[in-house]
Amino acid sequence: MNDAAAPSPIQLHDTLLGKKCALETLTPGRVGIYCCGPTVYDLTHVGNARAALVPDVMVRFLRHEGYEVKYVRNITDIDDKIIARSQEAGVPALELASRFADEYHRDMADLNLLPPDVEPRVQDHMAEIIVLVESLVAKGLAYAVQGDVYYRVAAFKGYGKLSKRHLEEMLEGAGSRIEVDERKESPLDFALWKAAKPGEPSWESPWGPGRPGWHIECSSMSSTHLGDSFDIHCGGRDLVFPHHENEIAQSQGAHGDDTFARFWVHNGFINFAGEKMSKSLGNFFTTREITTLYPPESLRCFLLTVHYRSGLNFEVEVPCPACGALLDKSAQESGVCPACGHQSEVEELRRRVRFPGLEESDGRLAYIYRTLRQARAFLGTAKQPGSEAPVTEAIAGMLPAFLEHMRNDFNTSGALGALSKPLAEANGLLASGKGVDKASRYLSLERFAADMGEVARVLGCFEQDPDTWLQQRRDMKAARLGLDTAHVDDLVRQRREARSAKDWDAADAMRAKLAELGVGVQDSAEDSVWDFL
RNA sequence: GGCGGCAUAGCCAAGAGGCUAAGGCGACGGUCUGCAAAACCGUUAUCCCCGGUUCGAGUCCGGGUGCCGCCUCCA
Repeated sequence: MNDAAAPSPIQLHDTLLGKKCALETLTPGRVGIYCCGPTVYDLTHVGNARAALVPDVMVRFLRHEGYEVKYVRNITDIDDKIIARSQEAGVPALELASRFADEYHRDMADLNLLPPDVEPRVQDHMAEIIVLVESLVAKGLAYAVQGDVYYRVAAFKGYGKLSKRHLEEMLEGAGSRIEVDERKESPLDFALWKAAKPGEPSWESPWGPGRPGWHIECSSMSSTHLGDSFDIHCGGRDLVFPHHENEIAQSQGAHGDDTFARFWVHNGFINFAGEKMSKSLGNFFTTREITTLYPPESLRCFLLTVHYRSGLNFEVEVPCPACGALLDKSAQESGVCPACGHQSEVEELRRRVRFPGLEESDGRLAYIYRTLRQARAFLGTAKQPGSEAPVTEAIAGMLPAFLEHMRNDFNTSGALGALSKPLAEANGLLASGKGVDKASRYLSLERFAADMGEVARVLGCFEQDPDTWLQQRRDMKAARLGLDTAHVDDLVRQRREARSAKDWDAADAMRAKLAELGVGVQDSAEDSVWDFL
């Protein structure tokens, strides 16, 4: 027994209680997680990616800790926006939804997200949804009006407990911003079932042809796949009200006050240039746009540099394609560079956007992959020691510190920070064996590589082959900057020759020339390799 | 107007009362190098303001100030 080393329990912040609590699951050793997935009417934006990444890391970590996890993430394939978009495009709604669900899967796979264990779609749960609505009607919690069914908010006493709102106050504000439907008993009542309008997809129901309201699907699908009660419910902060509040009203209304999600987990927003992401403001980026410019894993890492409950700001720099001057907001909109007068197309500007914060993560990731590559190369060639020897301090402490941060409400920011010292120590050991016992050096690097593997599985980062990833990174950057890599290779070769002839002046001139292209050369005894400065 | 959140170094960001306030980026100094780069080492903060609780507060309470989010589809 070693009490001092006993790990802390996993702490998880619950929105309902507004504080961190020890995670106690319904069934010991098992966890059921439901995540509100995307409404598939277009390519997903980075906010969607973050909302899916948060439970992904949770699932990975809980599995690492020995839990048997059942992870359910739905796809909303029936919705007003999908219908509107399908009518614009002249494509059947479900077909459009199916197409963007495929695109979503591609984005999530690019970001190394594990597929959920179950990915229910609304269209496959009509029977369950109708049964749920019927039971709410039977309990007096819902009423039908002309083919619609509404939830009777006033009849559910706990309404507002998740979002900390009071019925009276909400009633005062109601109607000022939303048009009130006169058929509803109260402006706060929300639709469980909507009667079909002409041209809309619809399903038969006891109230006539129609389709489910937005909130009922999650109540229905979560209980179908996880039971009336389950452990963790995730989603973006903005879903707290009304979506999750309504889910509680529906699920607890139907199944009892002591049912439904035991923990509510909500992730913070992503901002671009300090403003909430919004299409109308033009500071909106899809996941695809970013993963076309940068390695997807760099985006994944960047999203993990901040605690999931905090907001995350993407700094955005838009350089003028002609002179490189940074364009301010008005210049971005007009496309006219104030410095050189160059006129740019919006699309051209978007292809050249830079995200300094993301680039920092990208560079950090490159450092980690380089370290891993060297460590593996060393372990592949060095002789395995025959004797035991102590592992150096920082490396020995890495994994416990990492896991401790993860236990503390999935603090990926702190967890990432715990890797810094060990990384530096590993690089030190790789650079020189000076002052370190040979066996210690080998065993420390061996431990480092093994523990980084474990860290990688939990974070879903650093899992790729270092050479492949570094090559991909360099290629993407070259493409982004419009750099001719063949030309660079050529210059490097010429410089190599000058060096062999000890023509230092020529070599230095080459270095300067490469630097102008943004490229740096690294010389070693055997070779000269280049990378971006 | 109601509710909620946040305010830590030039920038980003951990830190749920108690050793010298993690870490990253940047900057500066150093080791290494033909010169560099990479890598490593070192330097770079008393935590928005005021008051309170406490032996002790960045961490708790009250009051200010400033940002932000939700209250309408939204991750």
